[in-house]
Amino acid sequence: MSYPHGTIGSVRVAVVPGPDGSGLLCELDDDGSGRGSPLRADDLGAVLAEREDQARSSGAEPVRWVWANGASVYPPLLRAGTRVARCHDVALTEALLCARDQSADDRLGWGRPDAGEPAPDWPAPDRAAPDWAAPDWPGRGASTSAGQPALFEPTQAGAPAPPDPADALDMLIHAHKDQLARIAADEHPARFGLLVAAESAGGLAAAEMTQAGLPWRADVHDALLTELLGPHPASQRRQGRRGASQAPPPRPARLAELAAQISAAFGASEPGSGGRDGGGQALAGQPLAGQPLAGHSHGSQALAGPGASARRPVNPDSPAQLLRALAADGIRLPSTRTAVLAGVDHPAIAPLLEYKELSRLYSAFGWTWLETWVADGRFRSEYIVGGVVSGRWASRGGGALQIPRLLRRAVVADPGWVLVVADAAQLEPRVLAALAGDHAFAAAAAGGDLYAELAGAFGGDRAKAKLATLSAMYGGAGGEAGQLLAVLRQRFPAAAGYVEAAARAGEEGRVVRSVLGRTCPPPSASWRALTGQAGDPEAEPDPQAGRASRARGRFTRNFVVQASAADWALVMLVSLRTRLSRISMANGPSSLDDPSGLVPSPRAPSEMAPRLVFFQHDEVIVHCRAEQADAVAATVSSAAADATRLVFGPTPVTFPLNVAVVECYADAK
DNA sequence: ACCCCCTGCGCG
DNA sequence: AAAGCGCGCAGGGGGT
Repeated sequence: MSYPHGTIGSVRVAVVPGPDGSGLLCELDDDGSGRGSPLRADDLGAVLAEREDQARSSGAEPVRWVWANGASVYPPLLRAGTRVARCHDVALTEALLCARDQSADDRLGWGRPDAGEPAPDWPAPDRAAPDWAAPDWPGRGASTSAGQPALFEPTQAGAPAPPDPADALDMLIHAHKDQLARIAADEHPARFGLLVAAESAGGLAAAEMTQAGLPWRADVHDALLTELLGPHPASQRRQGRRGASQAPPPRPARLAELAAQISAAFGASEPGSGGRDGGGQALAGQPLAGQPLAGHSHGSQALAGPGASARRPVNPDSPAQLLRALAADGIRLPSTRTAVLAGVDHPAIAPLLEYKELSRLYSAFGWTWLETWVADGRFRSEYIVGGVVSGRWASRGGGALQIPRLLRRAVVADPGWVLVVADAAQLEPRVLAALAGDHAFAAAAAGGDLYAELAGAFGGDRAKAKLATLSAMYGGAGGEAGQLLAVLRQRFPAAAGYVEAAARAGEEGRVVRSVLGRTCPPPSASWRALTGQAGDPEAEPDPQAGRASRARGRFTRNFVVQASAADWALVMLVSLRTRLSRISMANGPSSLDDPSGLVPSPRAPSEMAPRLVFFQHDEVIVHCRAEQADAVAATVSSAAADATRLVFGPTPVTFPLNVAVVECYADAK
């Protein structure tokens, strides 16, 4: 397997997969042009692995593989045992560039120092880049051609490939070359280049995390469900019902019990199968009698026996039915949200609140979820890099980023392994402090508890300091928040000014960018029409317009903070990924992985290496051998320091991590 | 039978 | 004066 060797150092090689594990490769010149003629590889994974291995053993910089869409290219390589250190993901990059370029005319100065943007007055960042982020962009002129082939659209993962891989390679090389120029033409090419590199590396991390899976103990999960809900309904019945798949499975025992109590509290009979009167009455009446009704004085008509005025049973899963039933008892509510129900005095409320909590667990993370998403002791979901406009990741399948805290009990390390759980403490307010260059605010963010440090400005009340800060970042001003916000504005004018400038930009229809240059979406056509920004001068004083305008202001206000926090977290994640791969190489394949003493081929990657297994906005989990826990914990902290330096440069603001080494996720924190 | 929107709630 | 931000997923309910 020979491959033409170019310069040692930062080399870009375009890659297009072909049929049956084959592929086409072409080394690229510094300006992105193809160098020489393409090489066809029968076993693409082997060629990539060989080249990765070469770089590792020689200490040279690894190749940056340029491919159209890592989400489709990389998983097959992973399955074949090939991991790569770095890449340029044309699809992810195109999404970043499109967001920037389609809004270029609307930006109107946000991000330029002369436009009133608060700017940090500490020294300019020193952004010595690590190897995955080497700013090897050519300093070429700008060509801002938009409109790439659909092949590279991030949403087109399954798009039909061009018939000829050679054509695909040409398109790839052209698109990449164009992207290099557009990146170089950014207002802040180094920062934007860092974002591109980090986003691309995030694509690698995402695919690797899907492959690894989150350790998940189905038996622990099942026991928890059984304890709270009763036995698994499907395993109860199962006796001969023809067409058994037709009927929905019966509610678990505890949910059925609560549903009966709720219906009974509304004076309805039980819908149960055993006949409307007999069994239903007994079932409905009995638990209610035993239910402590302390504090409920409303019960007179609600307690009317089921036989008396046989109301229809109320389905607690139906907000509409609940509202009707409550109205029939003289209680009119705007919604059936838990917060609304909590203040209501009615005998159905207590069982209803319990029902809602358990029913959510059952429907979202019950036995069906377990059977669907957990296999071989792993929960595997797909991560969507940049799936949120702010740059946060989204997930597809299993609600991976919404796992109830309760179920963290089921996330347990393998025997001999541990979970290193690390989350960034108070990330968003610290990001605001670093962004805004507010000396007083940044001084507070230099300590371990930002809100406690701010409390002095709020009469020593930490809770008030927290509420004020959150209101500034989210745009809330209800209740007490308005006053607290005024205090914050007075004591920390630059911090408040930063988010308020972002809010103003949004209200006026402009776009804003994160610290690394991720751009928020422009307003929709309907928004512009509504707010009179569409060129219609006689702006009608539509109250809708004001609301829409302020809603967008809250969005952009939050975007600058949330997206910059996502920048930091993403850089932290990919730095951690790189550092972990070094640990696994240093510590030893020979000592840990390979009792035979043979150097393992990159195609048979270490089973013992630390693995990133979870990433949730500001939190990561690494699954590693117990004896590596200390090294991994230190590595996470180093990665956080990398992120702070690369994203914000020198800053007094600290970004502390809570790091826990545990066997069970629930024991972290 | 299928699709779409709404409500509600889990996470950050 | 009033308004907090971003997602994914399940179930209900109406429409086709």
